[in-house]
Amino acid sequence: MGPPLGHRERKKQRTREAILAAALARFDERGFHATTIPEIAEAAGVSPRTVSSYFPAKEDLVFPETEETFERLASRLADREPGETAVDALRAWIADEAPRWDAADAQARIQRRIVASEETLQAHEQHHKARAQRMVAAAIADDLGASIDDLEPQMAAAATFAVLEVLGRDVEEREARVGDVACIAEGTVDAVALLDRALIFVAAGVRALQDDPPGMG
Amino acid sequence: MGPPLGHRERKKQRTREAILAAALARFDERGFHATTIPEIAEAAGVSPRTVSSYFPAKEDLVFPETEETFERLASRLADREPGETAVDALRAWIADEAPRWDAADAQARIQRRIVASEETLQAHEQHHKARAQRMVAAAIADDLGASIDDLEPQMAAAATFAVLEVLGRDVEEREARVGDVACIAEGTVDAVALLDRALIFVAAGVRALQDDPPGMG
DNA sequence: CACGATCTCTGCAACGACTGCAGAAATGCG
DNA sequence: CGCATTTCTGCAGTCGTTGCAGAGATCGTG
Repeated sequence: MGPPLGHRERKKQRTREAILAAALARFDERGFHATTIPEIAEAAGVSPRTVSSYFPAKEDLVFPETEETFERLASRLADREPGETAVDALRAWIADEAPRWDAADAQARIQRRIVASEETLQAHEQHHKARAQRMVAAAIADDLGASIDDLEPQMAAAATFAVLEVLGRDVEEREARVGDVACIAEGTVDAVALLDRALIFVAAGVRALQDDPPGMG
Repeated sequence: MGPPLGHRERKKQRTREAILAAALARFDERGFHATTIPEIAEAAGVSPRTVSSYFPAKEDLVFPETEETFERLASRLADREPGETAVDALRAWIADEAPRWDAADAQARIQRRIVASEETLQAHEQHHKARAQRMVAAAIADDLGASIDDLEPQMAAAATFAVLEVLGRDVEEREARVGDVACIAEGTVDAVALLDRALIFVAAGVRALQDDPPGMG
């Protein structure tokens, strides 16, 4: 399936992960801002220039696979069959991605902690979320036969993403509260169930708006 | 009402506005990233060090009164009387702020154009919006007697803010489409009316969620 | 294995944003 | 006018980021 992994590709992957591991460790220990690129480079055994080459921006070290994640969402939305709604695609995507957000994943836990500690990173994350939200809004607009600029798809997408916000915070809190990994895994919320609950909200809202068209004046 | 404006304060205000005007002009002409602090300083007739002193971060030149705007929202939410809901306070705030967002304001138009042209600035704006949204969610949670971590206030706030998104885009589009200021002013959407429409969505959604409590398992 | 072709890593130099500091300049007050 | 306070400025330094060119590693091939 995958491309033939030569010695070269393998080494690149190892280097990338070494840089990432070194960066996350320092970020978690000393903070994002207080950690310098040369520090990370030394810890990873490469030159500073190489770090900047692998990760064009320092923030990319905190969101290493955001791009791929959103590309998966875009694919799901684009490749859905005629009968499949945008929400179906979103549900499938969430079901696929949920394991990655699991609090039991140490990497993910550290990342959430780092993001929570720096305004810059929160801004970055908000931007990523907004991008995904726009994609979903466009797909919902398509389902509804509406324009992307209409109120319904915008609010539906916004409300839907609010649930992901809650989901993320939930994971964070549970992580902060307990240290026992087993306990964490046991209490993990069902992301899809939460999404379905969000959709009750969205469906009712959209229906109400459609039953009560805007007054003319 | 205000503090006694001496010669000193007055001059500071003038300097601040000179820097801001110079910055906005260059940003609009050459782009945010391509414009350097020294350029702005020279155009404003001050030293680069002074620019950094007035505006600690370059982005602050694009969002000069965001802080005050959100403080006004926070005040409205905090100071509401027992009978006044969070939504009432939000409506009052929007009614107050709407003139500032009017497309007829050249300053606001330029700002929106600049923000639209740079990812960094969009990220910043998203972060600001997210902060405001959290404030509103907390106030709505208070109204509902719910926790800030519950689903309902989160989604209500998210859906409510989606309408502001639409509002902003609407202003942007109208600005792009026509150049005639009179035409713009005439077509300005009624922000409060749009908010009330959003609240139809939110109210129906919240009601649906309350009528259909989460299943236990 | 050897060898050229290709790709990667590295050091260098430069630019721009940002900051702390100390002296110069301006302002307010008696 | 003379003094205290505030503001502005230039300087030096750190850090992130980028372009470039040469050193080094890897690859495919003979």
